[in-house]
Amino acid sequence: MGTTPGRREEMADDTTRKTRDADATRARILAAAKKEFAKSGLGGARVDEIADRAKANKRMIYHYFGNKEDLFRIVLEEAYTDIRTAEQSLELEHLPARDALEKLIRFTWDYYLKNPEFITLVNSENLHKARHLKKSEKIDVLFQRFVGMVGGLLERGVEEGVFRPGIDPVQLNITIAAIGYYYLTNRFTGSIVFRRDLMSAEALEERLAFNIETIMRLVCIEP
Amino acid sequence: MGTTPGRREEMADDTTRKTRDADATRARILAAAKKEFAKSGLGGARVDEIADRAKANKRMIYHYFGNKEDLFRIVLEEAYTDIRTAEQSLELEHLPARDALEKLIRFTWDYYLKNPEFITLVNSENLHKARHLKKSEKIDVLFQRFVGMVGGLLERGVEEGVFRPGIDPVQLNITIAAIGYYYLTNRFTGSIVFRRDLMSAEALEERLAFNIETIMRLVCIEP
DNA sequence: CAGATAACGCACTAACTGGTTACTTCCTTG
DNA sequence: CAAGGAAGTAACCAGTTAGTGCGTTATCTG
Repeated sequence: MGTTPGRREEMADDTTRKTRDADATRARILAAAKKEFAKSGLGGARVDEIADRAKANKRMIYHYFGNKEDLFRIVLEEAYTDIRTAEQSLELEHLPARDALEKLIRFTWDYYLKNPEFITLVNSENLHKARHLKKSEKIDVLFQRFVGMVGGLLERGVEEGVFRPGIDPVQLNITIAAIGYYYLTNRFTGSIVFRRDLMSAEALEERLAFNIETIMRLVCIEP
Repeated sequence: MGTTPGRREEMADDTTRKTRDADATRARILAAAKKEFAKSGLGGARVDEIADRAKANKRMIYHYFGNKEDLFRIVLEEAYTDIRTAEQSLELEHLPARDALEKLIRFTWDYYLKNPEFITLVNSENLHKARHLKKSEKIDVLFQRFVGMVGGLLERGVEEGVFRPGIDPVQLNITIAAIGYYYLTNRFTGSIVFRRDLMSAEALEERLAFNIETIMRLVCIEP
């Protein structure tokens, strides 16, 4: 989107950023918005705060994105595109079904762990009954391909004789996401009510192992 | 909490509510706050809206609860107390371990389904890094008992020869909650990206069955 | 019935918030 | 190099928001 013809300096240091650069400003706003929305939700996020974080003038936000809600929608679309793109580069097709499934579980977990904003954005969108996602088109294709991939993986596993037949790929997808997502999104209340640090290195490792076991027992014939 | 001595009318119709009743007003505010916080989150919730919903003067909110954040904390404490209390009345001790486990899974699912505010409140609290729950004392006991219950159930199942040994009750708790909670909290975005109505009667039934299968395969020796 | 106490309501404010107006500065292109 | 358009800015606005000061009215107690 928006490729401004010429650009000159690439100072590697943004203290000396004085030249005008529409793309860069737009990108900084988007990154700042992602952080702010993730931190405070759509309702709690402040447009002024986004402008400050982005080191851009507030007017620029309205110039590039129209309004707060549209900005949120675009941030959300970007987040979904990111995770699905990363997923595609896993190339699970070239692995034995069991290994591919485990790789998918690990990937999902690692992605949530390294991109905590993703979870918060999705939560915020669901609080608003997905009214922004409804307006988005580009999402559809992304997910069709994803469900297809997991469906193919399941079929392949059945052919290989290692997976149980008849498992719904959508239910499996949801479950793989759920056991990681829930643990991480509720890590704050969880750490209090269960009286243990859910985010220590050991705890995280333990949880990932538990998740793999959960899914393997669900899907495989011989766990 | 504040038992006002005498009360007179119990008109069953609140159009003619003119008499003063501190407890009733307090309760109405609390109920209204629960709805509003659940609907819009802590940041998005409006104190004026809560007052309107409760048919109480805004001044009363500050009189009884101090400020918005404290009100939120009390709403949250109430929500946690509710679910854990309901859980205790399940009396799982009197059932064979397998049946007890299935009953717990069903209960968790049904509770989330019938009390969607619970999920939204917990999400909101986690967005704020559980800073309200940290201030709360009464929560601790509640959960200790709960984890103990599931731990006991697991031990019993091992003795009965139906459960695998060595399962961490906390991980199991989290997993049982996760597979229901995630599905329901993300039902809006989920219905879009998976192109199916996740909330239809059949879909809900199917999901519950899938969840039971998931946990049984995880815990039982012979699924 | 008198006086105290607590419930309740109105009207206000200081700070904030999303969004805009009107303007300046820079860069590209004919 | 002139000029037009795009990038960028500061000050501002109208509506909103959490929180209060203070007066009124009902209810309980002695």
